[in-house]
Amino acid sequence: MSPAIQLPGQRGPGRSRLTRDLVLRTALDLLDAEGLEALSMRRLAQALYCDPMALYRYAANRAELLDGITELVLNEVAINQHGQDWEAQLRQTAHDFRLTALRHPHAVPLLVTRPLSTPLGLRPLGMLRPLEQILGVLIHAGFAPRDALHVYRTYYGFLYGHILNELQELIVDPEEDEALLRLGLYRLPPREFATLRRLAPDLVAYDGAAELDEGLDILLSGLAQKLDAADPHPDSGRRRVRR
Amino acid sequence: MSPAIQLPGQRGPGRSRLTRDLVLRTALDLLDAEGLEALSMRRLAQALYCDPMALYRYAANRAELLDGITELVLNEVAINQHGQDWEAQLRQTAHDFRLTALRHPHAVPLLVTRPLSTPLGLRPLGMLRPLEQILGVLIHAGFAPRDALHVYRTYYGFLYGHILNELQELIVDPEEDEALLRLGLYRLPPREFATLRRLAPDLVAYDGAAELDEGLDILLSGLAQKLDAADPHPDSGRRRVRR
DNA sequence: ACCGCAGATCTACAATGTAGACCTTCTCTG
DNA sequence: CAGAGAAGGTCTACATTGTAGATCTGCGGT
Repeated sequence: MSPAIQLPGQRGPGRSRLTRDLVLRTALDLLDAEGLEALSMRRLAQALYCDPMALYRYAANRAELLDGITELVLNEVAINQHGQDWEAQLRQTAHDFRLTALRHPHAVPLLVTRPLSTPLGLRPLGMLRPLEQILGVLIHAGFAPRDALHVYRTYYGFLYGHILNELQELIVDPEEDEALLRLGLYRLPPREFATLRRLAPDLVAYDGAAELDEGLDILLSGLAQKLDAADPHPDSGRRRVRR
Repeated sequence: MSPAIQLPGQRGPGRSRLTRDLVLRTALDLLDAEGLEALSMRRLAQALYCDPMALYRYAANRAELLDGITELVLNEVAINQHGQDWEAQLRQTAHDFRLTALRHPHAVPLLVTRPLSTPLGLRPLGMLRPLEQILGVLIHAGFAPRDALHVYRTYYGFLYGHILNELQELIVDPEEDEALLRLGLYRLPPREFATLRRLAPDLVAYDGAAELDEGLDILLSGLAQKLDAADPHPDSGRRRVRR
């Protein structure tokens, strides 16, 4: 009913040509602005001033469109493949990842969920690129390839877990939500939820970056230990032959 | 069009009374059997031999129904609150969690995604129970309440991450999928995805339980270290006063 | 016998994803 | 330059979805 919503960098009714990239990018904008529910083919078409059916030239169906968005977001996190030692690299990538996730909170369900629907081998390349790159970093650092795979899994699992946690705690309206949260908590039966209620103040004070670092401390020191065990005398603290 | 699908433990057309529990349980069955897409109000009603609208007496809308399912699944993992030391408890809970997740793979997206839509305080009690219980375990083990919260987050984040990883790698038809996977991988440009392609054989051999344990090793030893640092002389290896 | 009410049903509507036929505008070849 | 072929875009149509609102049905209490 209402005329198309104008999104940040979009074309007006003097329409240029459609592009897969343009489509996906507008889709991401729409997702960021209004959430997953709102991202329907028709609404997207509206935002692009085109017929809904036109979109199907650039994505076989809605699922593939979502995959496209996932790809787009994933490629926003830069993986510095050179310089620095591996621990620093993983640390930095983790923080990058966290920031992109926070920039696109509505996309996070896609990030964690989309891969479940497509067997690894058939995913769009953009979704596999981070995997390949991290593996590179790890092997370069001296992990045996097979171990690198394991490490990658623990690492990425940890990242996914972290942002899921952080987003759960994220509250949109910081003003009234403190009250709302307490309200919610006081609704809980005091006997059964004693500890949780007692922790209310700590729940509202959440520092995602710090929490991430804490986790990384644990994880990375554990991994480093493993690396040393398998590889007692790396010639300068990292970089075994391998390759 | 086709007559209602008969699900495992469901009532036939000689219909007993509807119950929230019955509704949710059938919903879960349907979810397990046919995936999230298939779980529509109408299909569910069909499985229960009732009018779609009847469901709205037991769940305000589809979202709440999904929350209900989440609750149901979450409560399948038992948290042994007594006996054992905390490490063993966390270990066991982790494995329980993994197994329930594998039992209901289609529910996992809900587990990780639903909480994002409801601020913590307003979630159904069943979704908060694990949190409360784990906190109990940790505090009992000697962690300061605030630390317990952090630990809980790292721990649960890790669990979530793990099953997401494992489910990504899970392949339904173990026969043809080895081929499929390779097929998929050989589609990748060899130069850019060299390492990934080289690791193909290791990718197909995935042992979730082992991988989980490896992760737990790292995580728990890290946590134990933290506990010792904050609490140098626990009178018998665990259980500080507190409480 | 009456009310009232919770449970269940019926009808209806707006919105969705997408198939299939069609039109339009480029691009390349003879 | 003609004209063929493809690529991009549009139109129409349909089955399916979530759910609002009015209505029916059987029960317990007075």
